[in-house]
Amino acid sequence: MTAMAPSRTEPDLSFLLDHTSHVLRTRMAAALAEIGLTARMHCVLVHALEEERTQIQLAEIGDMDKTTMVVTVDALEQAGLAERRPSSTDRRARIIAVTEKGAEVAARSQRIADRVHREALDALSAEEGKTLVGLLTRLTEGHLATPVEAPQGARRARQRIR
Amino acid sequence: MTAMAPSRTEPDLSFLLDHTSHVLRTRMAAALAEIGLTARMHCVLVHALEEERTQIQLAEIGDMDKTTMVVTVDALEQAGLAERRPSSTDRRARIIAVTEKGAEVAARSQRIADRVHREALDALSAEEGKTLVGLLTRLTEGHLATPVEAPQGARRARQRIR
DNA sequence: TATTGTTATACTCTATAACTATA
DNA sequence: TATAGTTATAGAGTATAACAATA
Repeated sequence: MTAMAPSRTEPDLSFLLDHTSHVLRTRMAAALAEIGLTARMHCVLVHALEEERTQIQLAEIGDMDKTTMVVTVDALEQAGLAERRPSSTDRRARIIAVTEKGAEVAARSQRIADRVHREALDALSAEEGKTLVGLLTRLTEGHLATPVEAPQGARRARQRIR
Repeated sequence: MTAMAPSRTEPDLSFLLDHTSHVLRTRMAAALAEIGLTARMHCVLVHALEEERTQIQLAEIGDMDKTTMVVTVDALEQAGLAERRPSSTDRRARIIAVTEKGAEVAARSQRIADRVHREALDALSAEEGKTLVGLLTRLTEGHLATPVEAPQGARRARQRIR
């Protein structure tokens, strides 16, 4: 399932946001997959290029769990797009260094992402697109700033073994 | 993880839609949980009230799989909010009949949903809210109308047993 | 003691397959 | 043959726990 369908009476905000975000996500995934990237790999690549960052820092930027970060960096390393390098200041931490090939791929993936976003907005004029982005940005500064704790589906701590 | 965080340079459409839809979803879930409903139960209840509908019809409206529908109706029945009744025209099908209690709960849950949507838009003026809904609606009629097939994550058909 | 990164794994969600009964 | 509903379960995604190395 993707999202709640609109009531016959009113297309509601829940449906609109769920639907548009889900479809955009699938389109982004499909477009990036053509060059062998996931959205997470793209995200990490781009932010690792900006400056020297550790896995934890990149995980925070991408809002990923650190364990999810591990598999993402594994994938980037296996594809030859990035490398783990010891931090010179903290021997626990690993700097994610983007390779030359990784930098090229990041440039391509950024163009792909920009294109997907342009296409998503193709039903709107340039001005309307800016209006939409502006209004959504203000939503993220209001009641929709932070998620509320999950009510029932919250995963309970695992039974402690020994 | 919830969604890709914004690049420092530009808050992009992917982040904005993912973030707002995710936060709204958690808020809706939390609000409906206070009266013991999930978003799916609310959706089924409301549409079953409108007219006589079978599980399959309600599943289509809510964009759920029919197996997901089964557990949703189970929950509604156990809560005494709806009942399965044989269709008079198709003995395979079940009409989902909302009980008196179910109708009361549906009225409350609809007020809750409306309130959550109002609160979500509280950072905007009434006019801006309408503009946002209008622009999102037009997005769903453009390139963001239908999801594209999942590229790699597509679930493969299960190994056939015997 | 707290934190980075790692492995292993358990939990949730949801779709797939197979089935029964009808059409 | 195809469809409505059901059960059981596989697969994907992701968070939790525990751990080693280091702060």
